[in-house]
Amino acid sequence: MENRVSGALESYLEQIADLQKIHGAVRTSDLAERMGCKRSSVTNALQRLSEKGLINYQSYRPVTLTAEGKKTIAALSRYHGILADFLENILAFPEEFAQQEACQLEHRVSPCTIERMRVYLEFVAGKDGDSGQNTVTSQFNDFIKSKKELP
Amino acid sequence: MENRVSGALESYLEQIADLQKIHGAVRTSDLAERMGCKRSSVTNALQRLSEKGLINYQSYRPVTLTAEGKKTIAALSRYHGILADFLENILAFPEEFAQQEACQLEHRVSPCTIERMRVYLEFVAGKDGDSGQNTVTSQFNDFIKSKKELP
DNA sequence: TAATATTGTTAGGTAAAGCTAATTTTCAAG
DNA sequence: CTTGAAAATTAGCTTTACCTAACAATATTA
Repeated sequence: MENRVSGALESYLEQIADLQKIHGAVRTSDLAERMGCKRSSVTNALQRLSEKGLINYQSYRPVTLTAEGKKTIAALSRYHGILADFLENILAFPEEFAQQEACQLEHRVSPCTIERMRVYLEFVAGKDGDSGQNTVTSQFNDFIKSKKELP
Repeated sequence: MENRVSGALESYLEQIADLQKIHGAVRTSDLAERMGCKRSSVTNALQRLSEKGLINYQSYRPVTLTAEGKKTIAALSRYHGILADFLENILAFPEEFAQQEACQLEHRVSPCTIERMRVYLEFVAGKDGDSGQNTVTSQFNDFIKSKKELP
C-alpha cells in the first residue's frame, strides 16, 4: 500500500475535521454531501484513510482523527491559508474565489512553491508598510480595472 | 468515454510534440523514458489519446498529432510559459526549478488563475519600466537573501 | 537472407476513486 | 419491544494509469 495521501483523501480528511468541529460527530451522509459523492464512496475512503493511520474507524462507529491525521490537517490548513492569502492579496481575486481555488491548489502546488508565496506576501507587506493607502495590491487592482475598461 | 484530457495524457501529448520536433519520429521507448514508465503503459496511453482524437495512431506505425492535438498543445504550452515566467520572475525561483514546477502546474492550476498571473507579470513589468535596475524582482531576491542570512 | 536483438503490443493484474444495487445496522416511534 | 425508515456497508462494476510477462513485429548484422 502506497502510504502517501492523495488529494482526494486529503479532502475527505479536511471535511472530517470540519464536521467534527461543527457537529462533534462525523456522519457518512454529511461527508457524502460535502464531497459530492455517494455514501458508498465515503465508506471506501474512510477505510483507506484508516489503513493509512489517519483516522480511527470501525463500521457504524463514529470516526475520529488520529494524531497523525491531525498533523496532516494542520499542514494542509496552513497551505490553504497561504494560498488563499496569495490569491486574494497578490493576485487580487475576490475572497470567495480565492477560497475555492485554494481548496484545489493546496493539494496540487508543491510545499516549496507555497512557502515561497508566503515569503512573497511578507515582502509585499513590508513594501506597503503601515501606509494602508496606495498598496501594491490596490495598484494592481487599478491595473486590472484599466485593462477591462478598453476591450 | 470521458472526452476531457487528463493531466497524464496531456503530458504524453507534450512529450510527443517535443520528440517530433527533435527526432521527427516518435518512438514508444523514448516516450516511456521521458514519462518514466514502461513501454506497455505508453501503448495504452497512445490508444487512449487516439480514441480522443488527439493523435493519429496505428500499431507499429509512427505517431502524428491531429489538428485537435496541436491545439491542445498550444494552450498547454502557453500555460507553461506563463507559469514558468511567474515562478522565475515573480517568485524568484531559479530557471530550472521554474521549468520543472511549471510542468506540474500547467495541468493543475485553473486557466483563470494562470491568466491572472499573466496580468500580474504585465503589471510588474510596467512598474519596473525600462530601468532594469532595482526591479521588484531583484528587490525580492535581496529580501529572500536577507531572510536566509539570519537563521 | 536468416538469426538475433530490439522494439512494440497484448493479456492479465493492481490500486484509486467513483458508481449502482443489495444488504445490514442503527435508531426513532408506535 | 418490535418494526419500519434512514443510514451505513458490502458486493460487484467502471475508468485511469500504471505494472509484469508473454508474444509479435521490426531492425540489425553476421
